[in-house]
Order: sequence, then structure tokens, then C-alpha cells
Amino acid sequence: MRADAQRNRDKIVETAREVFRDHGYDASLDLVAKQAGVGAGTLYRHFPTRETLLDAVMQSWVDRVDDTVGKALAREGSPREVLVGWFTDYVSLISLHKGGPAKLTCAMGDEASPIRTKCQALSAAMTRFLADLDSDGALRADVDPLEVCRLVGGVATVADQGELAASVVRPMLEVVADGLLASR
Amino acid sequence: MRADAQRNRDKIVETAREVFRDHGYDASLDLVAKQAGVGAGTLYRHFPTRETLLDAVMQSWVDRVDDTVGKALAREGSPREVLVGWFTDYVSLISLHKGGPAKLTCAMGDEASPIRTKCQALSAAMTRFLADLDSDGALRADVDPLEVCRLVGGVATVADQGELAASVVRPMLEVVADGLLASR
DNA sequence: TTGCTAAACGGAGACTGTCTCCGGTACTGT
DNA sequence: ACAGTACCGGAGACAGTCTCCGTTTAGCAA
Repeated sequence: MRADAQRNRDKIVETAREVFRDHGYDASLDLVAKQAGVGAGTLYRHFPTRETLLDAVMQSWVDRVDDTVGKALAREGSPREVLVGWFTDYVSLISLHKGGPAKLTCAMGDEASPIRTKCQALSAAMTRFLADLDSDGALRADVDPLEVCRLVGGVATVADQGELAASVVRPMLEVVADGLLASR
Repeated sequence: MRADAQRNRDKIVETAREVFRDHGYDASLDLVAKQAGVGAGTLYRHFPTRETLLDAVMQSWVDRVDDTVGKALAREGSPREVLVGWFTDYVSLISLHKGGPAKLTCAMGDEASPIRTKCQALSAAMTRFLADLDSDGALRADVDPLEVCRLVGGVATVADQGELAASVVRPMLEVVADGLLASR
């Protein structure tokens, strides 16, 4: 790639990150282009669709997912507390941009999605977490990580679009956690 | 209201029902107007926003909610089976139009929403159902109907937008149900 | 350094959807 | 039948998406 192209690409991604944060995921792409000081054509050549741009914006974010799993597993407390803690982290991770939870959760399991890699990172993180917790026998037998991603993603989607407070979200995550834990 | 105005209003609602069913909730409103044989102005005078039109479209649908609760409660089986059955019904009810689950669930608890009445009908139905089940002591103590609407609505939203099969949705509803039932 | 060429730029504009304004139409009560 | 007004409907302003194509420029070879 030519140096100027690389520069423009970086500038667009950086600008998009800010614009998406400030105006939500539905922000005008022409605004992103203008803000970045490039023409609309340049933006659309680099990123044919909104999804591909979002994918680039999220790249750095993906790296944080694995860290978060580690920290969540290291926390003290009952399996229930650890699980709810991780769910809370998960919701935060996918709620970084408005509209993010819906996009990510719905693309989950869709092999053709442009943000496939992000979904895979998330689902891998969930798998890793559940496997660790499961080794203690804390979980029900037949828990499918993809299913859990969708359940927690559903809660995050509703919370995101309905602008719910954390205090309302937590009990919902607790219900999901209770549904997954082996009954004592 | 003048007779011609009423005629036009009815025609718009009827047409919108078809158009929304065929093209999803995001269908062009100008298309609805054209299909109904009226000008865009007429449509927007009767229904200032997309939400108000959707509200009118859903009117007949609301009447079915109460019936469904009754039938769900009358079903044979364990509390868990009855609960999952009702959740399945609930998902069907709010998934009648594409985009419906998200709209309805996010408007839940928002007093200012134009589709407030629909949400109230749903939340009342959920309350009635849970109260009946609770009287058998089958549920955990602190179950909030609004919270359950959001949980099940979240599942429905993900299923709707991700076009998930019923066989994938059911286990998710079971997890929610297990989280709500009193542990034995 | 100079000149060439392919790659990249960028903005005008086509297209689509939303929503408003206002001149014209026609329903209803008298 | 008539007047008054409630209502109609489409032209058009506005905003966002995306493409096309003339112009510019980076990178390379001589």
C-alpha cells in the first residue's frame, strides 16, 4: 500500500473511532470523511461498507478481550459471583459503541459477517471462561458458549438500546448465571 | 373525524400491516403511502412518526396477548414446562414484525414511548402469568415482571435480528426459566 | 533530477428515504 | 345549494449513502 493511502486509512479509522463514540454507530460516514479531511470516495474505497469500517475501529479493542477473561477468572468469590462479574465485563466490552451489542451479537455464528473476527474473539473468550469454570463442576452439563454469548448479548442489546442503568442490568445477568449454574 | 379521513386512515394502517410484514419494520413510509393510494402528507398527518403508525398496526395484535396468557397457564406439565411454553408464546407475539422485539423491549418502561400501550399490555400479561405461577411457590422470591420481559425480549431480539431457528432459541429460554425458578 | 505510470484522491452528483408546506379539493351542516 | 373548513396530496427541502471519473501524486527507473 502506498504511504499516502496508509496515512489516510489510519486517519479515517482514528476519526471514525471518535465520531462513533460521540454520535453512535449510525453516524454519517460522510461526516467521518469530512472530519478526517478526505473525500467520501477515499473512505468508501478503503471501507466499502459501514461494517468493514467498524471492524477496523474495533481492532485494538479485541486485544483487550483476552486480558479481561484472565482478570475475571482471577477474581475471588463464589462461582456465581465470578460468573456474574465476567458477564458484567462482557457487557462492558461489547457496549463500547452504541449499537455495538446488537451488531456483535447478531453476527455471532454468521460465517459471512464482516465483523466475524470480532465475534470469534468474543466467543473464544467465552469458551475459555466457561471451560475454566466448568472444570470445577460449577456449571450445568450442556452449556454452549455461543448460546451464552447470545443470552448475555441479548441483555446487553436491550440495555444499550433502552439505556438501562447498571443496577437494572445486574439482576438480569444474575438470572442468566443462575440458569447456567449447577443447582446445589 | 370526517368520513374520508377515517377511510384513508384505515387504508393506511391496513397497507402498512402488509408492507411491514413483507419488507420489515424499516420499509419506506413513502412506499406505504403510495401503496395505499394516498400522498405522503396524508400519511404523516395521521401518523407523525413511524412509531405511531406501528402502534396503530399492532392494535388488533394486542387483543391476542391476553388470550395467549390464558392458554399458556392452562397447559399441562411441570412449572418449568409451562414457563418455557409461555416464553415461547411471548417471543412469537413480539416477533410478528421484523424489528418488533427490539422496538417493544427497548420501549419497555419508557413512559414517553409512542408504543407505551403495547408495552403495558405485554408487561401486564407477564405480570399476570408470573403471579399465577408464583402462587404455587414455583418462582424465586424477588422476580420482577419488567425484568423478565427484558430478558425474554432480549432473547427475541437476538433471534429476530440474527434469524435464529426455534431449536436454538428454546435452550436459551430454558436457561432464563431455570434462573427464575426456585431451586429444588 | 527528471519523467513516467499506476495508484490513490476527492468531490460532484445520482439515488433513496424522511418529512413539511401549502394550494387545491371535497365533505358536512345549514 | 352554499360556505367554511377539514382534509388531501405531491412538490420539494433536507440528509445520508455510495459511485464515477477527472485530477493529483507517490514511487520507481534511467
